[in-house]
Amino acid sequence: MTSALASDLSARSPETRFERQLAKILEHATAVFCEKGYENATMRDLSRASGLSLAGLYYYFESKEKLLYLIQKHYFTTVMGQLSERLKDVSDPEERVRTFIQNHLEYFVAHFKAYKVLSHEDDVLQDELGDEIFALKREYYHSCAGLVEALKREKGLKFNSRIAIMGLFGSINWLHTWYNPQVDGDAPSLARQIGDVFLRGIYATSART
Amino acid sequence: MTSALASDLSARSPETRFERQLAKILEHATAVFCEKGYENATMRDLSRASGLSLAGLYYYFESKEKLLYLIQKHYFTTVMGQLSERLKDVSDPEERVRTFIQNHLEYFVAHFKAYKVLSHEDDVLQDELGDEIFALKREYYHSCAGLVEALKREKGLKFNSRIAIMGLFGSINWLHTWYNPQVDGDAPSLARQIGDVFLRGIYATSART
DNA sequence: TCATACTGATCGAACGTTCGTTCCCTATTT
DNA sequence: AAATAGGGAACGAACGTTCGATCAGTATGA
Repeated sequence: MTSALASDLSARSPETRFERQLAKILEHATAVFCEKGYENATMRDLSRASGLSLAGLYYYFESKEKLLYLIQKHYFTTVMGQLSERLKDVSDPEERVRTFIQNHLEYFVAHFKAYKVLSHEDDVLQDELGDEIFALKREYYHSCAGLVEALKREKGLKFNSRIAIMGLFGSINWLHTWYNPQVDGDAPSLARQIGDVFLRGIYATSART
Repeated sequence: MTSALASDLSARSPETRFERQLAKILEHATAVFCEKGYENATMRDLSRASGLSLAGLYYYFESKEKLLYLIQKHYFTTVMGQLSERLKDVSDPEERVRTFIQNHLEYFVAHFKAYKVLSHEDDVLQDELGDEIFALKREYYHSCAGLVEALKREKGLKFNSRIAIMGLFGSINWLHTWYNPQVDGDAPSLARQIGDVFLRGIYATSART
């Protein structure tokens, strides 16, 4: 049960004490938001979970909303960065789509609490903060769409891209409601099976409007 | 923009005034919960939307939680009843799976606000109320699983049923985040395309654990 | 027929609680 | 000594809910 944020942000030494402590707070907050939901989680819950006083928390961020923003931004940015890294080594279009699926599943199975927060607290953030997170999500969607379009072009397939891709996103984003590692196996196995259904599905379909 | 609940419960004459008024309140509440989310929607919002005073609302139900329960129970029960009706006329296993998908999409495109409330306010209800809704959801899942298993048996297919079915549920439950009737077409067209991908997907896959 | 009694439906006003946030003060570190 | 980090106590606002009162109907009894 090692901490993702802590290992990302606090385990390495050159970081400041402030950043390390903030990372710990964000990690605890992620767990609380996951368990109770953003709206139902109170600042007093976060205080208890992080071992800081209520007032002490506000030394690290300016509002509960901003805290959620920091969490969402961190995980979205990280999973996208990891995807870019992985895609560097893959050139086959089908394999690139599989890499997307596998990266998504591996990352979010490894950070399952954060994954639930990102999925469930999808439209809580408003205004500038919300816009910024929305832009990240759109970028992530488009990176997937680009991979599918490339495959479609290479194989000369005909299908409605938007519906197919949204269907795929549905499959991999719905995981948080049912996934149980002991029943459903690890992330690579899951990614292969979901990838199989999706790829066979689009290979064989024909276009209609 | 005719009202589902009102046409279900209040348009016909033999119903009592109480039931008609409750149905209207439930319908307004569904719209408010859809727009603001259950936690963020206040009893004062519901009062404003339904044109009743805050206190007047409590003549019709005993708590905000119970109100959400009434909404969820109504829509789950109705979609399941409609599915049973439709399946009576269909015997071919593949066509029965397609009927499930089409029924689900048609019903929830027609009751889109309710659909968003059911999908998003998934785990809000607790204790007895939550158990009852959970049982309905499980029944709905099993009715789909039965159809897929029958098809699998008939065609001698090999794939992990749980993962395939959950993938399908993901595809059709994620709709609420992206579906736009003017871009994505009507429910039958959508159902056919999603059904195509899913069915071709499971026809061609082979089993592995 | 007309006063009386009762019911269903609705209201304004308030209740106690909990929320996110802030003020001001004290430790701790540098 | 100055800057950084944290805490105790309280704030106003908003929440879900409840209370007692009201008012339009309707049935009853003389």
